[in-house]
Parts: sequence; structure tokens; C-alpha cells
Amino acid sequence: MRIELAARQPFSLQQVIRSHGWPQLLPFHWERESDALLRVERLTTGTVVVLNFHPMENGLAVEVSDELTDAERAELETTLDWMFGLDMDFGPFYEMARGEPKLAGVEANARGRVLRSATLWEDTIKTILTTNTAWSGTIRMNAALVAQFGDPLPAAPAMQAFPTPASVAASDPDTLRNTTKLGYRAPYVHELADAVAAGRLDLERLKDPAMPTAEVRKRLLAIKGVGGYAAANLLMILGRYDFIPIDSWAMNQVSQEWYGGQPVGPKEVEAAFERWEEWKGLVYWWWDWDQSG
DNA sequence: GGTAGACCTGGACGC
DNA sequence: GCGTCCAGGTCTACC
Repeated sequence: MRIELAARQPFSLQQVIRSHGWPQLLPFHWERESDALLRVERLTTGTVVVLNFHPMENGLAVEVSDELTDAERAELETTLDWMFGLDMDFGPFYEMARGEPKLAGVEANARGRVLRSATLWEDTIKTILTTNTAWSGTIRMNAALVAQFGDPLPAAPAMQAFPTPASVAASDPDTLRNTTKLGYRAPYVHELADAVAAGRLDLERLKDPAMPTAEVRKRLLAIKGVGGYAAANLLMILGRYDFIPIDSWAMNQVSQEWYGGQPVGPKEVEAAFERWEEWKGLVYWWWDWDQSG
């Protein structure tokens, strides 16, 4: 079946796909050359389907591998709306960016949206898996987690959805450590899975735009394995741009851009974007870095 | 509030 | 092939 969804303009599927590294992480399947994007999705009914995304004149078209019930279709449309931020308004960002050469083209290229996973549970786990490791390690750990705990697509069992909190919680930290090679992150991932599965932590509530950013950040930082960088990254995904996800790459970029290659710390990164106030995270994200250094 | 050291893995490197 | 070193954020203990 096919689902067509309109998006607030400007919208570019390609720009959302290329907004960060998430398409390289299962259960996304991405071909860089063609920008073809697939995703294995598990609905709350337990139905597992493949989603095939295509650009459409005013939004997004999604080919679904199987027929769905009305309730499943409604759930999937809500999920897709969230993942691609279809109704997000970046008008204020574009207005502010005018006159800044390093942000030239953000509006013309429809930049602003950051690709999300279906759930904040998935985005939080993936963010934890980006910490203190190379990107290749993130890909490896995430793939192992999906392979070990993800529900399979009936027609092609090798394709699996992202694990549910319950499936990970049913395991134990030693299995996570030894089988999926999460290392010291294993107890963090298990603890989070257990808290979400048991209902002690409602991550999806953090999507509520009425909750103050400071409160969202406080709750994110209370999660073991989520520190300043991870919280800022998740806030970006949630559409809140008050904080910059400062990692070694960020410090290196700021060093090259403004300090002639001299080592800098988080304070210098903060200072570089301070004037952009509540938009600083998005400005940092889409900054046209000087690659010559 | 700031800082040092430990955490875990894979990759690079030298032998 | 083996051993060593290093990079990557967060947590905990300590000052």
C-alpha cells in the first residue's frame, strides 16, 4: 500500500536523509548514491513491515510492504509525521539566517529538519551508542543490537526492526556486553530498556512541546549514559536548539574555523555560537564549515 | 564546581 | 600474529 503525506514547505526528503548519520544505522537501509531509503518498522500490533520512502511534490510518499488495518495505518502516519518533522516550521530560523554567509542556502535547500527514529527510545539508544566510540563502532553495536533483539520481517527474516524496550530488558547486561559488544554501555542500555519497558520512564512524554527545554534536558541527563553531548544531541532531535552537541569533532571544527588550528574546549565552542541564542544548535548543525583548514 | 582516572572496543602502528 | 597505544563521552570519587 502507498501512503502520501504533505509537508510544510520548504521540504526536501534528500535533505532530511542527509541531515546526519542515522540512515546508516539499522533498521534504516540507505543507498548513498541514489538516496534510496528503506526502513523496517514494527507497529505496536507486532506487525513488521518495510517502508520505502520517495520524494513527492509537496511532501513524502511511502510504499508499505503489506496491507495495514485502519488503526495500523493511522499509527504509521503519526510515526512518519514525527520522523520527518512534516509540519515543522523553520521560518524564524531562515529569517535569522539571512545575512550570514555561512548559512547561505539553508532555506533554498530546505535545511533544518533532523531525521528522527520512530521512537525516542530508539534515538536515545542510538545516541548512547555514539558516545566514546568511532562512528564505525556505533554502526557495529547498533547492528548487533538489531540482529540480536529486533523482530524479523516475516518475508525476509534477515531484515529486522529496531528492538523494543521489552525485548532488550528481557536480556541481561552480560549478554548485551558479550553478544552485542556494547562494552561498558551494556548496563546503561539494559537499565534504560528496563525502565521504559516497566513504565518507570516515559520517554515519549519528552516529545511534548509544552514541557520546558530545561526540564526535558534534566530528564535526559538523569538517564545513565546520557551526558552533556548526548542530551544536546537528543534535544536537537526533539526540535530544541538551545544546546550544542559538543564532541571532539565540534571542537576540532571550531578550532579550524576560528582559532587557526589551536586546540579549543567546550567554552570556545559555546562562545562561537552564543549570539544565535535559542537557535545555536541548529546554526552549528548547518554551519558551512571552512574545510580548507 | 572542577578535575582525574576508569570504562570498552576497534583500529593503527611497530616489531 | 602479537602487543601497545590511542580515540571517543560519561560516570564516579575526590578536592
